[in-house]
Amino acid sequence: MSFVHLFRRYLRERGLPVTQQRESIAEIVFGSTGHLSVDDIESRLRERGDRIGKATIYRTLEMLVKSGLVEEHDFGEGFKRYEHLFGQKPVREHLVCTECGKVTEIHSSELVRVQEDEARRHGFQPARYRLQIYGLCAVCQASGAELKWEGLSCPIETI
Amino acid sequence: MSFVHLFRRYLRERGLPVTQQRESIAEIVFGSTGHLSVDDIESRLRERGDRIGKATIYRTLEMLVKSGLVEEHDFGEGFKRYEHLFGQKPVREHLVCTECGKVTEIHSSELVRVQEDEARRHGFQPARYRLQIYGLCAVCQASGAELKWEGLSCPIETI
DNA sequence: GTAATTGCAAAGGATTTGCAACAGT
DNA sequence: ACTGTTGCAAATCCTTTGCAATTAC
Repeated sequence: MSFVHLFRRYLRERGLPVTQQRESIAEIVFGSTGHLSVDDIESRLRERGDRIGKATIYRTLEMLVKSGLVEEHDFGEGFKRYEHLFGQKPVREHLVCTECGKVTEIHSSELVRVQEDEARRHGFQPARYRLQIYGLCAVCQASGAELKWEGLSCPIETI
Repeated sequence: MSFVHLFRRYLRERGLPVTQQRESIAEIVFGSTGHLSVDDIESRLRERGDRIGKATIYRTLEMLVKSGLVEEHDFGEGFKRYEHLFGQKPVREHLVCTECGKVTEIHSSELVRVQEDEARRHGFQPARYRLQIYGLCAVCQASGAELKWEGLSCPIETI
């Protein structure tokens, strides 16, 4: 798990202790592929036999995010989710189903290019991207679900 | 302010009372261009002489979002921001400066097209988009600020 | 009149912080 | 030894909820 090693290096470079808790948390985060909540991380630590306080998990995640090795997400659930960037591009594209809440991660090099062009056109130096597309996943379309525009049909078109 | 009228219509269509509070809140939201927090809305109401409880503001914003006339944003500040969609496309593209926190809204029809193609390629029916590009704005670049990768240069490139 | 809303205060949930005991260098 | 971390509990922040009084229809 080369990413745990990078985190260790990050800590040593600024003279911060490499504690057992930090290693355990890093192993869970870098060893998982999905979008982890703090509760997810806590229960996976429990399963392994580690018993680490929530405050420590929050504090370690803050460092992981600052290190640039982990990214914080907010899908509007009322809490944050975390995901390591192991072997990933600094672009995150998500399809969020407004019916079942499923999140699908996609990648498109064309989108990367267009986004970069657009940022630079505004004199902006881009570093990371985050794209969320809200709508209906294939499964929910098939089961006859409708887009959650409770409004007057789609008001945006009518203005 | 034709949008307040649309909200009124939305309420009437489902037999909900059009109260003074709801009208005041709608006037503030549709009369502002930026990304408003609940506190922003509360203080603007105060300035006007309206004294409306926070609970009512939250409840009204929930309806405005459900109506599709207003969109909820989360820029990771720990609270939500709201923005009306008056005359806007269902695409929101933001340049977020990691140095000064400034948020610039941009529009690109090419991005719209590419995003739609990408969603449909995954069998997804897109409704709304949200794109955030994090980086340095022109002003912060000029003043010599550096990208907030506290990590080992940019770790993402190095993997 | 009836049904829904308001506003306050209390509750709720996620995150943070203070501090004494403890672990890493 | 010294500095920084841990873990608990309390505190904090945003948001939601319960309920009696009030308002829209």
